[in-house]
Amino acid sequence: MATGRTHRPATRSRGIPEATVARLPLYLRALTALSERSVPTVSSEELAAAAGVNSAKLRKDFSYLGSYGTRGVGYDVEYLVYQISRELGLTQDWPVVIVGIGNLGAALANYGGFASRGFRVAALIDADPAMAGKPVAGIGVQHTDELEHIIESNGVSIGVIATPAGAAQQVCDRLVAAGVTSILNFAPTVLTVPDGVDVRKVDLSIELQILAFHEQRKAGEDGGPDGGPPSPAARAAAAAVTGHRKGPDGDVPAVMPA
Amino acid sequence: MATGRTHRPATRSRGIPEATVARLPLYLRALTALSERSVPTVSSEELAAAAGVNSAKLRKDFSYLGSYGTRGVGYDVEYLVYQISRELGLTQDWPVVIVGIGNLGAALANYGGFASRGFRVAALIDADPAMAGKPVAGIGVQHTDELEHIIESNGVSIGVIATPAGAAQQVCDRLVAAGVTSILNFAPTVLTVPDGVDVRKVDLSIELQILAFHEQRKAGEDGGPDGGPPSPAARAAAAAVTGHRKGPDGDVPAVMPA
DNA sequence: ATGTCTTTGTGAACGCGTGCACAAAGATGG
DNA sequence: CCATCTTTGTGCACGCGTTCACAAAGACAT
Repeated sequence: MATGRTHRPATRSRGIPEATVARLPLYLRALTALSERSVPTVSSEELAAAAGVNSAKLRKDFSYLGSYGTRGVGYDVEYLVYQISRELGLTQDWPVVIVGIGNLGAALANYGGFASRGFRVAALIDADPAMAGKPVAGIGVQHTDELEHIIESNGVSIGVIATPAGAAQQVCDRLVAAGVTSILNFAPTVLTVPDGVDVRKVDLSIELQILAFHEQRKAGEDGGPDGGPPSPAARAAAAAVTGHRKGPDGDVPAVMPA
Repeated sequence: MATGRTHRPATRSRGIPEATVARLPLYLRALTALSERSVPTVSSEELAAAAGVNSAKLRKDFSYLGSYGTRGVGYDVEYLVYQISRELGLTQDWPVVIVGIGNLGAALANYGGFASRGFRVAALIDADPAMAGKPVAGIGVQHTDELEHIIESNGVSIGVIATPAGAAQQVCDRLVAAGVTSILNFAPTVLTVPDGVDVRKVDLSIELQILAFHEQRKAGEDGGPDGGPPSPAARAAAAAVTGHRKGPDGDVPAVMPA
């Protein structure tokens, strides 16, 4: 999981647990696939398998939305697609701005899944004047100076930050001040936001490190230095390690300076 | 969160809770920043603030690693950087392959944070023969035919999938068969893997949908159709909604066909 | 050496999320 | 109309994760 909710003690919005909300998009995707294959109904067992979850969990998740199933039959695919879409707020259009059009920002702008679910890229914003006007994914890049104007005139409430880490907080502050209340952060930094603003982060580096941890475990303890209590001598080695790391990249660049 | 662990009932590896493991990279980043500013020690309160977590949680997290702090003083920054790095397995080099060099794959290949933490891009792999040999981020793209050979000869155990959704499972199977035991999946699909293989997924679309849910809630119930029990009439509208969606993009393309 | 002050490490309580297991509900066939 | 069979919806128990609150530990000054 690359993600992770940020802040906010797992508030239960309208009785729907946060964990359930996080799974709804998964169900929706599986249901959409079924819908395209013109499958009329699906059982909790089948749908759960398609979404990669436990069937009991799925049923409980759906129970928070209401009783949309028919016992002995299953769930009406089309109907469920509509209900989940509505619950997630996907029946309306969400204008989104992407700030920081480097490699990653450009990739996001080209992302097909963006438009497919009610999300519309309203603008691409970058701090580099040389980028201004350049078309990326068919949309002209605009300069950061325009940020507030763009947000307000388009009624944007969701912002995507794909800038280098150093610029992220500053961009975040401007987005929030301009009226953005939901932020998807790709920069490797902890963003500080006022109450009422949601931040979700996607951090490639963190995901890899988590995988590395499990990978190391799988490889067995044999390769490691010592499995017991850490030797005091290790303290000396510490300086050397970080000394090496003090090189040019200190976690700073997200993907490419915008 | 883009993230999300997949499968596996939160196994507690070596007594370290999964939730703690997921936060270690966060602490490590904050500590590295402190290290670069030559800060010798840090209190749990300060570090927690920098990492965006509760100080009690941080202390408990560290307690799983051992007693590395000094009461009345705090934690030795360099020492802690070393300990966490070691715990996460970052003191060794992890060769990684990226499969699917579209927009996203290229962005990942250029990602600076990759190399900075012991991860080394061993190879870029793409199914498009026209891509073969083309340098991306200074590395020549190799054809999918070479996949097994690359994995085995480089001892790769971590693979990154950035292909379209349709190709993901197939690529995954080949990676696993070749010896990869940890996968970071960017394709919007549920991957099925044998036991012993870890999968973490990063799904932009899901993150946005979660944000949209909260955004809708913040906007208030007033804008919605009806807050009460769903009208049976809605069932009729359902067909129309999914009918529209049945267009060209059905969630399929990740970022760009490789 | 002794007292004070800071900060860690952790026992305990609480709440959320998960999974089991089953009763209720409805479809289906005779 | 009744019996049977399938599948939902959920009460309940359990375990993980979070947070509080405080005792233990060490630094530091006198």
